[in-house]
Amino acid sequence: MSVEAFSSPVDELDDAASSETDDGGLPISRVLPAYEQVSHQLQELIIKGTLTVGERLPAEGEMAAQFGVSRSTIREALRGLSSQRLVHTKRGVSGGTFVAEPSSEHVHTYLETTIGLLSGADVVSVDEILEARELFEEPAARLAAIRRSEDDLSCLRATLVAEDEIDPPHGFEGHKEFHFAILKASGNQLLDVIARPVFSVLETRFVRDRASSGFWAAVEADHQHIFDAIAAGDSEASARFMHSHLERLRPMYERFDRAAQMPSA
Amino acid sequence: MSVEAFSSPVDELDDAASSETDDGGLPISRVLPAYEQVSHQLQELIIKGTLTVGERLPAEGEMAAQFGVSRSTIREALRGLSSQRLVHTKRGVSGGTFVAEPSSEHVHTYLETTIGLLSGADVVSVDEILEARELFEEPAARLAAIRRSEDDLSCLRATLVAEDEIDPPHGFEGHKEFHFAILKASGNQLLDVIARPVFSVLETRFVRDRASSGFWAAVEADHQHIFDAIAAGDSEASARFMHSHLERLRPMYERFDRAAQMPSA
DNA sequence: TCAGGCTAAAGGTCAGACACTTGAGGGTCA
DNA sequence: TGACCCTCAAGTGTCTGACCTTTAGCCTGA
Repeated sequence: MSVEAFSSPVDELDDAASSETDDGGLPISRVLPAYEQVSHQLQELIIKGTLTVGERLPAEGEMAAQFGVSRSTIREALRGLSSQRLVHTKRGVSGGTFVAEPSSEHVHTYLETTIGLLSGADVVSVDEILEARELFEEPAARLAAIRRSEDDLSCLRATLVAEDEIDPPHGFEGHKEFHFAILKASGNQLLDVIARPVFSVLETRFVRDRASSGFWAAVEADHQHIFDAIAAGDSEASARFMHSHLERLRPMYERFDRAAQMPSA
Repeated sequence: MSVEAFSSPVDELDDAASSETDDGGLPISRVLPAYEQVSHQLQELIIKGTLTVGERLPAEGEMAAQFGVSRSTIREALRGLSSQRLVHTKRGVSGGTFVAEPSSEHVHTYLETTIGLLSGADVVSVDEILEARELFEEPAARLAAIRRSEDDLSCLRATLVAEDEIDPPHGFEGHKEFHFAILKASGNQLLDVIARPVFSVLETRFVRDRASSGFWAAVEADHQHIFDAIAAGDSEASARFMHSHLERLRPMYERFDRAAQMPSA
């Protein structure tokens, strides 16, 4: 990028100044802080592709001069962008701020946090999360049966636990890994990215290692059925077994949810 | 919260100092910048619920004293949190930094941006997005047929366009509103939150208003069928019509995708 | 040849000052 | 008495300028 890409200075006489109306109708101040304006402009450049992945932004001091603000303001803008994983920063002589490579890992982290908060604030209910999970994982199992590679199969097999070594902690980790492996085997990364955090939220918020080992044994048996169907390439059976597996799990989540809601009992 | 909740000062002699190994095996510096440590600590308090929604954090100056860092460092930490919508800030005498209420609107914005970037960087393909969309919207149509309220129905009806007023811009807006209304009528907010950005990305990246008005007329006819099925409470027909609707749209997205990939032609 | 030190560029941190925003309280005037 | 305005104080927003720390590359000397 030529450095001139963002020489637009910050507000000065902000055109759209004060006294607009919010949806509530109340007049609100519309003069955005400088750091937000800078942040928005940079974000725009990144989203539009003017700044390409891996590209280095000018040094903080240079940007400050170009935007006509102080270095602290630039830094505050960059902190916002970097917490959204749009840029990352390196120190040292070869350092600087670079446009980050989008990664599904970050999306997972963000979604897990956010869905956790939404559920904690009762914006979404456990039932909605459970339902969404079924909506995601059943098709995932169906697709996995059709598309799984040999690699996927061995990953899946590795998450199955022999009956004699079932114990709650292993059961829990195995449970998690098994479901993640299916999502991966579905061959749809977007589905994977979206469904994983939904699963994670359920596990970390409602279960952890609170279930009995008899329960985990039943879970393992379910997994084995699903695995067999996927290995056989039987998509309908995979989806069906996944469905009944999730139905078996549902009461547990709901029980822990109720328990969490009335700690008085 | 008592102000003491986060009196843990920042690193000084960071225990886990330098020379750990990344997954690549290269030694990396593990001394996190102070603003990140502060940010992490605050984030932790918010996620764990120690800081409750709407609660006011201490003034920047106070936090600086408590964490043993400067005010600028605190501000950089807060910028990160506020760009994740975990907190928001108000100026003036009654101002301060407040724990934000989680809102599905923000998730939508974030996901749209991120999925857009993932698709722009070819981390996920159009096919994957299209497939995910089918996976989300078919069940949404099915659920909508079962759960739609009278309110949902009138919202849906409002997005349908009479045949004689079809024109591309209206067609496009109507298209969008129709699909959003179905997601809402599905009664599952999590599904809504997740599926909306998937749809938005497809529209903004690949279509906008580039299709013919004859095309939009066909789209409108599809919408009418889906609407009728939902109004009749016929879940299977709803899903089936949604399926064929999406199949009709698919070649268009794929065409625009190819066109975008070889601008030489 | 290689170890070790020097250097410069860039981000990280700090202290302090001042500007701007906003709610509240008090005072003035019709 | 009531409407309006002024001022004040608390907080965030912004700037300046300095110094620290990290890091890669270069240079020097054994």
